[in-house]
Amino acid sequence: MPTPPYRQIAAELRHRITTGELAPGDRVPSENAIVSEYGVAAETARKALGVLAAEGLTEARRGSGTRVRAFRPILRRGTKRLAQSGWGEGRSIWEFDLDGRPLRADRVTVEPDAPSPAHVAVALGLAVGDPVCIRDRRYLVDDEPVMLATSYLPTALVVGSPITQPDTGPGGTYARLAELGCAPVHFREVVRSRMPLPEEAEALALGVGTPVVLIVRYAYAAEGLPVEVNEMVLDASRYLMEWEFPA
Amino acid sequence: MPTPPYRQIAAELRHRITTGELAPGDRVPSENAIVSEYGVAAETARKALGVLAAEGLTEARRGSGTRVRAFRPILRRGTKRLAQSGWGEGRSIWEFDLDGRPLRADRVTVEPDAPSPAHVAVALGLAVGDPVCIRDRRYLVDDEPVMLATSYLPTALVVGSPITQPDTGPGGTYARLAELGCAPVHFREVVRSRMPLPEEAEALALGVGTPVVLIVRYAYAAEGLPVEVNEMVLDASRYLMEWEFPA
DNA sequence: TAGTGGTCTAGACCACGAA
DNA sequence: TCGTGGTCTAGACCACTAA
Repeated sequence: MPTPPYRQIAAELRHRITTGELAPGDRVPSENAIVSEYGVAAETARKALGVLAAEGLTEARRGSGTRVRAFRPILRRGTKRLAQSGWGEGRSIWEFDLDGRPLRADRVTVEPDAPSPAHVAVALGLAVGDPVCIRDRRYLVDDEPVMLATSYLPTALVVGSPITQPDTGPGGTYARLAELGCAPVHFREVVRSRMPLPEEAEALALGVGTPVVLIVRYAYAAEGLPVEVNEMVLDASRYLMEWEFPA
Repeated sequence: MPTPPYRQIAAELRHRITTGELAPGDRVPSENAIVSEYGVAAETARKALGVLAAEGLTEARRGSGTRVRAFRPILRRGTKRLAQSGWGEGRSIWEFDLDGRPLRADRVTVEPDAPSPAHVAVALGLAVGDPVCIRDRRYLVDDEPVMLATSYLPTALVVGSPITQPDTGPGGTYARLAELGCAPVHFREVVRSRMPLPEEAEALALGVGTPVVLIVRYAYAAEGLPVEVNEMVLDASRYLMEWEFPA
């Protein structure tokens, strides 16, 4: 079982990328170039390039060409409050953009009184179908979509507050929850990663070979009362996530 | 620009998977079945199935068939110490196996006195090339590989201790660091996700369409002294990660 | 308009698994 | 042995981009 040609070609090109011979933005050999250089059929050349694309290393554009992709993430700090200096903050093995640029919200929809899905009801301590307020939006940085988010809050808790409006006002949802006497005091974030569904790929304008990171944040008020479930879908090629905690 | 046939076929099959009509473990229509059912060429049928595989929804095995994949993660608690009851622990929108099964180490190698790579040197507050102890291993659950890990510790700190041996003894590296007067008191974890490199896919026996999660853990002793950098590579289809923190 | 990537076909041969 | 997925070819047509 020798390595098939398309994998050998992919390996050669990958080597040129990982060693930096082909830098981000550089054009990778075209299908035609591979056909003539390696003496293979067009479909075989395509398949070789397809391997790199599926690995997230390259991005093809019809009419233009195939280019090496860059990883230019923004930093998401999970535990902002603990991030005092002294812990080598900012020192990472990866380069990242400072999170100075604002997240702009987009496609904001609010359903103040929707039946709770089963998995949300359990997390919020409700019965399945109990009313919840569902806040849906997309976040953009430099007009490029980077994250989708869907929040669920008990309708019984937030009815009548700006939380049921598209604009929650200064300080956002958590400030309003505090005014309602339910300020979050504890957070739990559960994270996984997978390849995107077509809708997610479309909404985030993901290139092929780009996974998404799913973060589900559970916010608790005093006495362990759950007040919010926030399901986030992040473009994995745009995010670096950080959590800090004591031993 | 109508949707090409192979995408339409993929969408139909995907729908049957996401609705549960095709459950994890079930066989998906074979290439031949798709050819005769949709009246397309074999390569087109292959491409349709390839879409689902790239999305991580299915897994093909030569001679056998293509089956729907399952997501059976194990839970990794980042902040174990904070995990007191009352915060709805264990209540997640995803099912997961309890982390009662032990992680077994595999392919353990130790280099007690290696030159530090640039990115590690910066994080550890060393000069590039200063000696570090590099501990490399693979972790398995039920004899299946789930994570790769590479630790870097300053050689000047750990020379002569069991940390430079394959077996670090009871309590592991952190217990030994404590005995050296450098007990970690603070952790920082930086996370990203991407598609695996071929070596990673091989070492973790990853199916196509399976991303990896990269966690870099920085451990600090008192006064912010960095004592360890641990680069982990997790099979995204086997892990759920959790972090908890106060507001 | 020339070059690029995207889709599709019809046919071939191979490697592997299960019956 | 037969059905499965994996690879490859030679050729065709299309859609898009840039010069």
